[in-house]
Amino acid sequence: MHQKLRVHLEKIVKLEDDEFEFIFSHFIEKQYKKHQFLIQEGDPVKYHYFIMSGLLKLVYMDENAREHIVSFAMEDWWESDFMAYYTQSPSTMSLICLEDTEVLCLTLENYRKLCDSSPKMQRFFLEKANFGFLGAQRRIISLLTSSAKDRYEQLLKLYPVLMQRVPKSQLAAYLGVSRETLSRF
Amino acid sequence: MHQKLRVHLEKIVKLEDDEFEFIFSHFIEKQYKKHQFLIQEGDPVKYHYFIMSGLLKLVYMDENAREHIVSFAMEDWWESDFMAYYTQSPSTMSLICLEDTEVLCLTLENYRKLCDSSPKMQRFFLEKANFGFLGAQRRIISLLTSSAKDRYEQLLKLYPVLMQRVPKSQLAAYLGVSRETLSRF
DNA sequence: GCATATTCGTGACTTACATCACCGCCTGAT
DNA sequence: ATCAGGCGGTGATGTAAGTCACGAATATGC
Repeated sequence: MHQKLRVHLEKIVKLEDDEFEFIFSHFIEKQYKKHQFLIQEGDPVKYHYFIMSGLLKLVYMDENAREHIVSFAMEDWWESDFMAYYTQSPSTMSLICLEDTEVLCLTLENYRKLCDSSPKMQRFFLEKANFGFLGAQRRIISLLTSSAKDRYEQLLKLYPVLMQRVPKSQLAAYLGVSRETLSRF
Repeated sequence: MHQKLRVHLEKIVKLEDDEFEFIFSHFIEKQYKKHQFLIQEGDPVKYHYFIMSGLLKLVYMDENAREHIVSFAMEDWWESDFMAYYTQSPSTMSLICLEDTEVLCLTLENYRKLCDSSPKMQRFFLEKANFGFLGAQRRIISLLTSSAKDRYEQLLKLYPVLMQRVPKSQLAAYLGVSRETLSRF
């Protein structure tokens, strides 16, 4: 079961058995059922999550109680309300299960400990942060340059698997169009 | 002159004189005039830039030759086509002066050297990457939830100074609306 | 196995924004 | 002093997408 995390880390940094055991000891394991909340808007955010199995959505509610999906997260992804986590402020988003999900949880304290005690992990998190930024920038460009229909088609090409696991109403909330418009594409 | 970078770094990590001299030796200094290109779309990207003075725009051109502004960058900011820089692939964006600009340039090789030889710098870059990601995520939420008018008003509140230095046509290209619509707000 | 959500599609109407065309006002180069 | 180019405003019109309303098909809990 540990293997998932190890394989994931080793895509970026090679580890000895004892190094990995040390790293792994900083995480705790949790399970959630579909519809459960890992993060509830307004509450403090205890953990950064590594997802071993399942599927989550990170959701932002606007003043009109309309739900916007900031990102989906599935196996092998990291997810949290990172702003709230990193600055230890109340969350502005919710993290919700779309399927039953197993995660490894990392407190900010342990995140810091890992960075300080393991250059490899700091390196790993730097790499992750950089690619996270690049992904977000790609999405901004997509939102600026493409019509809703084009964005939908880009998404289908980029994550065909995901599209089959997620109801279209949820895709619409991710793309920033209404459910009705999406169903007319 | 070096002081700008030092003050900037010390907001996150404290440095001794000799540490800073070592770090500073990895940069080279350049000056550009208004309208000049620091990065030309399609070319390789040599540097990550720390901006000491002036103002830049990072621009993406779509298939219809319409210009979209991915970000503005002014004093004390870092900017580049980070994707192209980090993966050493041809740039998909251009970086262009809106004002005369002085920068410090960091090659990827020196970026890696700094990360490897100075835990403080790796720490600094991790912090920067995290906050860069958060900023991008905020912008995605803004694009998903707000009308063009609201986004314009958010922008005025968030960067009032910047708004006075940038022509409205450029603001429109940043917000993702037409120049005409913006002028009707 | 039935009742109740959830999901998806579609028609009719409204609205925000794009587009095109044209205007006057600066500013800076010659 | 003049003239070109950048900048910003505005009217008329087109269009993509939102909104509201309804119905059918599928999934889910008791």
